[in-house]
Amino acid sequence: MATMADVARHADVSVKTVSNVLSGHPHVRDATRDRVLAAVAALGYEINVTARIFRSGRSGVVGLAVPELGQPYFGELADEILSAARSHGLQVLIEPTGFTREGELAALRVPRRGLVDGLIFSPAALVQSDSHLLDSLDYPLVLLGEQMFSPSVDHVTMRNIDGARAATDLLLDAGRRHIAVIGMLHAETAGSASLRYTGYQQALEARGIEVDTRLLGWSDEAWHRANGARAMADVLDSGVPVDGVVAFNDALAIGAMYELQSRGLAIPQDVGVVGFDDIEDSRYSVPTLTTVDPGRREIAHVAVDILRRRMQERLDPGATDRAPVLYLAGMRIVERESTPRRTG
Amino acid sequence: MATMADVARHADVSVKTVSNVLSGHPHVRDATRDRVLAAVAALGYEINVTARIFRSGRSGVVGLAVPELGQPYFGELADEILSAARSHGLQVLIEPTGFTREGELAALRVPRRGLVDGLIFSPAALVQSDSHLLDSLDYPLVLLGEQMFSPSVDHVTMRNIDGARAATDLLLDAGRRHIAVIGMLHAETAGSASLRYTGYQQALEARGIEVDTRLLGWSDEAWHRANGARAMADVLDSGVPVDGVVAFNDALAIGAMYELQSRGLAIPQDVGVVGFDDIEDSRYSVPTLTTVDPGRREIAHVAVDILRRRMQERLDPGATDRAPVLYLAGMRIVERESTPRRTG
DNA sequence: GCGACCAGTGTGAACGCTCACACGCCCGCA
DNA sequence: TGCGGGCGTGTGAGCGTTCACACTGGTCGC
Repeated sequence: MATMADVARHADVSVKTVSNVLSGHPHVRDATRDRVLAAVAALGYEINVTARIFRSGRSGVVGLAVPELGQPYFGELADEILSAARSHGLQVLIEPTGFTREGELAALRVPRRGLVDGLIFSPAALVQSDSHLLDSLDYPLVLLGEQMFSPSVDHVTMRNIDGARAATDLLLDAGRRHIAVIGMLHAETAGSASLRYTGYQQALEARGIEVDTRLLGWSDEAWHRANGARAMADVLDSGVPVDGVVAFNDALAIGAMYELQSRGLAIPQDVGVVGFDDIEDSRYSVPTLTTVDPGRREIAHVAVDILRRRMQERLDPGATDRAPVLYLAGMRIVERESTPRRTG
Repeated sequence: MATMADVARHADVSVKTVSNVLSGHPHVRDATRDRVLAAVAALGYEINVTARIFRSGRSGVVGLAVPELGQPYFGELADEILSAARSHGLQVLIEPTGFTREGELAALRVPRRGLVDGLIFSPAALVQSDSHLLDSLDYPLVLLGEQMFSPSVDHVTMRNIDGARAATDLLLDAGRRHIAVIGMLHAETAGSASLRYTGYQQALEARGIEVDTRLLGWSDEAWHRANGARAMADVLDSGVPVDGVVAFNDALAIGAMYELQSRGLAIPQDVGVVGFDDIEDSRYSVPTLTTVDPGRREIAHVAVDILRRRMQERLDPGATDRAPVLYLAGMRIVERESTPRRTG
């Protein structure tokens, strides 16, 4: 297989010039560039990526550690990150952590001296007290998700409180006053469930409405459709009137909608339903689901951008490291059929 | 940062010996190995992966080209492949092709001289006439999915015909005689839709039952829930009696179930429903969905194994390339609540 | 007791590229 | 005319590892 030296010989230039042309060095005469490219084409030369990585110390590969791709939210997030990365010529190595602590620790180890320039990490099993693990890492790292770890690490997160509050407000604006919550967790203290619940609380409080605990639908960590149906059933069975539902994710919402409809309740006429995440499913449910778009696309793009900037910083020695970023993606309600039009 | 030479000096051996120890070469005396490992620990040495890749020509990374991770089937497939690869110490670089021809062609180009040792490729946009593109590739390639391309390439596929036939038989065995099909495609000729339809046909034929075209529910390529509901509605609106449904994937089945239930039909008492793919959703739908498990897990593991074998073959020059493999994964019906018990 | 053989280790040469540096050349300005 | 500076290109030195091969010393068979 042809090497750079072969191309250089063929184009009658030095190896360095070939390298310059191929890595986009600006100061190459057009005629020279053309000669080199012609030689490349003639020999069917393709650059040896591994040699370039080895010598330059940069692989152009970033790691992505997420719990599980089978979950639509993470699958779609991965798609976004892959496309953002690709638009900058970066490849992505995905490391599923399986919701386990060991998996997440392993993902943190991978990049060391490896073929990965940086890591985008969506933690699910690490807890606050693991913060220190993130401080001593010698590679660029961007954290995704709602939990705040070490303040010395860049975070790109979503507006959980605002999102849940907006979802609740949407129903309140339409005159709904008996709004159930689907997806309450017993165990968690700082994750998305409690933050989203806080948003719900704030919305009610702002209107002087008391939280009715009978409206709280509990689930376990697996926010699946069946749990949504079950929690919805529990709430309805308590006899409390319900005219709205805020579900902590879309799968729960779809399950809740099933339960409501199987009891003859009309959506949105009798009960309005709002989900969270804006996964593809919510566009295809019946009725289609109003949901909170947490800015997944934005999160992906910003995370990749921040990571790129950090990767850049470690290259030019002049650049002083900027302070850690805490970026909150723009949240947005996507109104579909499952909620009534606002009445003001 | 420490290099192998530092370790060698510290352990008082040659660089080669350190290399031997670190790459698991068997002929190293225990005492020597211990000394080397002690030196490694003392210096906090970690091997430079990129140098190793460069020199050895192997990266330990395999590519995975799938249309889209956001689709549960592919997300779950990717999880399986990642875990299979990881159990052999391989990393996976995912290349989403976005259901486009260009995306798929790009994915085929990536591994050339790159940091990927081989490719697992699930084509969705390439057609039969693109076969020749796959013949001239100079890296190990395993194709996934139902379509047969070049006979010179390894394929790991699912039993589409058998699966659909078994799904249909399940309903026939329970005495159902008016079985609708959800997911018929106008455009396609050799893909999973037509193969699955063939299975349906065969099952009816074996019992001497004519296909009633009013029972065929048409969709576009996007096998989403809403299309399932729509196709189901079309069939029901035609006035034909229906006591069973074979849907070409689980999302379609869930949509169909919604439509049936909203018309007051009980599942499985009035209508039995079978899906295809066994995605996580089918375990959480209401009722839970009987479906065809196409052997996704097996497909993933076998694909990785075949790829590893091919990667091995190109290393030891002695090995003659084995003939291309066509592997059909074991298909299996997963009976859940949406189908009646067989009456024999 | 001699050579064949093999485990165990060392030597030196790549692998193909990028990087720091050097050098010539041309342009513009004094 | 002289000179500085930047553009365009070349030179040579590695980057850290693995690989082919060479070597040593002991074991085994006859």
